[in-house]
Amino acid sequence: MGRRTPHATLQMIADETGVTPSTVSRVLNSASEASARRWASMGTILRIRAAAASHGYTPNPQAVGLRTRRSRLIGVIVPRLQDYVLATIYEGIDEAATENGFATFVTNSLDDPRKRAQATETLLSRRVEGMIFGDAQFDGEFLEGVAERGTKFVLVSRRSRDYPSVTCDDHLGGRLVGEHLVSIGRRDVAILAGEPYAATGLDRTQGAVDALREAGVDVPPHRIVHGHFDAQGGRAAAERILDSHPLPDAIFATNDFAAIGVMGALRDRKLSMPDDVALVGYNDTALAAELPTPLTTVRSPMHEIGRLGLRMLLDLLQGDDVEPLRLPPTLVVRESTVSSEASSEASSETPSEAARVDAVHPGSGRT
Amino acid sequence: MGRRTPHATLQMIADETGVTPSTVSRVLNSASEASARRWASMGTILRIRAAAASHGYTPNPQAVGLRTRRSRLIGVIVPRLQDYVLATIYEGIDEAATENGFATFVTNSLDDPRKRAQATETLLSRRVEGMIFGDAQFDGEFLEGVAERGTKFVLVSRRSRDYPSVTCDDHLGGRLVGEHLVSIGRRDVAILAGEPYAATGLDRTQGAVDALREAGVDVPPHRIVHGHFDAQGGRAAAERILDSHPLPDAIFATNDFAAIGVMGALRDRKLSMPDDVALVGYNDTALAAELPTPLTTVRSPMHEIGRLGLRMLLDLLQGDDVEPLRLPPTLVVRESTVSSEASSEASSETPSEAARVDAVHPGSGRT
DNA sequence: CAACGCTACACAAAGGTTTGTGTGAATGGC
DNA sequence: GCCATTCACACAAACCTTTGTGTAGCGTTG
Repeated sequence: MGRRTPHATLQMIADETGVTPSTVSRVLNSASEASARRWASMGTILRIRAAAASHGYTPNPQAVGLRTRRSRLIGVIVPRLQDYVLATIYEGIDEAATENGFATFVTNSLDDPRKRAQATETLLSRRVEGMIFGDAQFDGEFLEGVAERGTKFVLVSRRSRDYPSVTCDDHLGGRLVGEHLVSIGRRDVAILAGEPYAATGLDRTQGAVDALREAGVDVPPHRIVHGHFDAQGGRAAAERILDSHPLPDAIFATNDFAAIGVMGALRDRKLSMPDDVALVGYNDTALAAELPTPLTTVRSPMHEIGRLGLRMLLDLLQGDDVEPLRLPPTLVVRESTVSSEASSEASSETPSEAARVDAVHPGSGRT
Repeated sequence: MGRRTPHATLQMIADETGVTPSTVSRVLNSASEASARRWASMGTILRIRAAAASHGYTPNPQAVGLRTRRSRLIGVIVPRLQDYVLATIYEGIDEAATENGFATFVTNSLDDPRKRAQATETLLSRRVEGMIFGDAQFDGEFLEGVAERGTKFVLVSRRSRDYPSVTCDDHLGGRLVGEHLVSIGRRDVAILAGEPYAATGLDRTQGAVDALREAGVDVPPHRIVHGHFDAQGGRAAAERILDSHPLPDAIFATNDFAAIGVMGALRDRKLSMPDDVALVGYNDTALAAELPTPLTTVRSPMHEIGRLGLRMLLDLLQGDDVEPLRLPPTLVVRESTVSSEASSEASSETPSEAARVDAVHPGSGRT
């Protein structure tokens, strides 16, 4: 209990129980009592366990790693942890890693190729067993190099080529938005497509465009503008759109934070929501439901993406083959597209939120 | 270059250059050429370096750790990485750690004592050299146990007792808010004080109360309400406040996200900002300036807190004594307290933001 | 020219595990 | 009462570094 010695070792426990470190190791590493009996008598087992417990023994991971050549370490690179979406995905990764006896290192790349490469080197030099990238560029060649070196990795959030990845089905998410906008009678939709190198924004945009086209609504190129996935980027992009005329009657910001920026731009111009312009975000961030005007958005399973990403990497490390995974999103309708009075049919999502329109439209099942 | 063998070792380089691993080690570990000459001839040095470079040699950290008994690993525990503030602080920590050749493990505790204890054990079993806690409970006894075991640690964001910590001077931050509210004529201030166990919210609240009292404005206990530091918590707390009458003419939410929740509650009740109620947040989150109504808030040096927290831990590990550090905050005035027309005197913060009132009032220097 | 001091290395141990193999003693079969 | 198992361990090597100490060969000095 009240130990202040650095750490107990097998040798210490061996001395104390009168056996050799190897026996201690085998006993302590046996999952069941039955399997431990292969290596020691019942009495010895009990004594070893008692001694280990009293010292709070925990194997030295560096020694274990040296011997077994496994570090139980995973490297994670994200564009930026400040970003709620990536932070949530990382939480899922870390949670699953801990459950499986792994630990993770996480760093920002800021979507900068140099930083990304540098961080990868640093992590590899730390002997991580595999990598998770949350910052894949849609058409970048960086990952090719990583793969060639034999490093196992999976992508989360953004997909790229056919590399193993866990993402939201962003194309479907975009479709849901397109269908919703059509259903509320919008015919002139502008889209904030996010960074041009991120599959997330590109797929969401394409999904919306496809759904709108099927409904006879065309989205001309000048209605699609790129920008950063944050409030400032959203505001800037929205200002470019709102300076054109005629004004669109709907804006799909492919990210909730960008949508918040759009709200600011709308207010500056005294445009009302949803009457003048309907606004849709993406990700159903914790903020979306609590904004002054609650935001219609697409819920993506961020936490689950992280968890499954780690599981997929573990499968990969084990030698299994894996298939890219796309999890279905859900549309969450709120007042930024349907004003509370107008929507009598919308069922409330949870009893506690009965005051607001919060209707969930599940993905239609297709992928 | 095109290697796919796991990793080069000293032995491989030694074989290749015809010396022993020990010589390779000494040469490679010598910072300067001059000091390397202590161990080998110039020719040997060059051959060793060339071989190491061609193999992309990087020392095995587990072997190094085993031998030197230093892991160059730091454990970080935060309430929740999803929280923008803690994510930003962690970015600072990780940045400084990388610069100093350390790597960090970070986990959420969700402010749950059991998770905190568990996470600490896990990190210690990973042989971290020190810990950084971002989730200290103001009057908790958990840290006492950690200190007794001889584990070095520093606190960030929240302080507790006299443990080494790097925080924002939250009391001063609260004062700035109190003084500002008085200066715009508000006399009935409600405060969302956040979690009752977090020094951050407590200090901010106390600072505001002190400044207001000095100006002759009393803040009665029922005007101070606790709740979670997020939008939902802010909305809930605001609703409690706004159900009372008379209504306050100002609300100080000790966190920007809570302030966003307050905005929703205000809108629900058709209350205007800043006319009916002036609203102030805390932290100057990236969102604050971009909200439909830009938020007056207190800028805290989150990134710097992280960086300095890590440096302080390094000092501690080196055996130095350290003093708790409180970094000064700055008030940022925006339209949630001063409408754009009303403020002709307010100077704009940056040229690019000239459209909005963005006046910065530096901390008055006192601590 | 003997003694000495460098130079440029080599040797060996240690750090804590895991794991393949070896072994004396007790047990069982006949 | 003898041989073959089985039990309950011990022994030793290997994983990769770092670091204290040893040493052969050479040049210098007086």
